[in-house]
Amino acid sequence: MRNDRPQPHQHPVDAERVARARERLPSRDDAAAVAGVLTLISDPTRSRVLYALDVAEELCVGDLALALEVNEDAVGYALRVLRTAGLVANRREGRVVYYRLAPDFPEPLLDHCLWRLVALTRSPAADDAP
Amino acid sequence: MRNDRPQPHQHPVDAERVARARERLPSRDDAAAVAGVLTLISDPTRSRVLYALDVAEELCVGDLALALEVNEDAVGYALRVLRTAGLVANRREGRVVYYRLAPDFPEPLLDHCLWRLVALTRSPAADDAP
DNA sequence: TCGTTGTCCGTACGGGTGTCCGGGTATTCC
DNA sequence: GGAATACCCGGACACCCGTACGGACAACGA
Repeated sequence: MRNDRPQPHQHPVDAERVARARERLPSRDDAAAVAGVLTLISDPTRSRVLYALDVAEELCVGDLALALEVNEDAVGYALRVLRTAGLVANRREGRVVYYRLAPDFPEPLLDHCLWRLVALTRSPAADDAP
Repeated sequence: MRNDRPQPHQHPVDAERVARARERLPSRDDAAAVAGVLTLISDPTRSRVLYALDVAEELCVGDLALALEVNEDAVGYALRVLRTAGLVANRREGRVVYYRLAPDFPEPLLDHCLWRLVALTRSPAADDAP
């Protein structure tokens, strides 16, 4: 951190509002944790993997790539990230590896942040929807 | 797209599940739109700006930096991004610029994706709050 | 009028992220 | 056993994103 620049705005313009915000504001750590979770699903491939697993219950990597119509490498990378974060679980049967949502997957994340948002971005915000 | 590699997995292992996933899956464009919105709030500074504006109703840039205890540049950049996306609105009074959530701000985004998530990540099953 | 304050803008830089590509491993069929 | 399949891994590359910094502008107070 540099101190060359003087601390700006020494006197709050509205001290009361600042105090209220400060007191009810999530800490930087909490915000970082939330941001981390959101970053995980802020990717078309990863979110669609979660959508697909939510719909199909269980899929292997190849079928997942087929369903999403994307490269298998992309699916592999997305699954690695999601698996590292503990959001998906895998089961091996012979030479095929099946993936599903983790048993303790936070459902609010899927319901509120994905399914609801896809409906939200489609219609009300005056988006050009065919 | 390259075709050097042979198309893997020509025959689905479980055609029915693939078909079901394919049919109920958001399109790549929809997923990209959702990812875009989520990316906007997948940043500690930006999300805390939204939290603060939700709590305090209206704040100027300097007070915002004071409340979040971050550099003023960071707040400025966050506000620029949020403003470009149309998530916040500003009002100029003299030389002070006040920011607030945009009139048509999608409340589900804030309620479901931010406030609820911060409670979720803090303690898996505890709600202490608003 | 002149200096100061609050905010915006453009640019350059460091770091993180996704994709491409090679090779590697385990399992099944002949 | 040997070949083929389905998947995993790790490095290399380009790209985007957030930050820092300097300058610019408008608005107040003297």
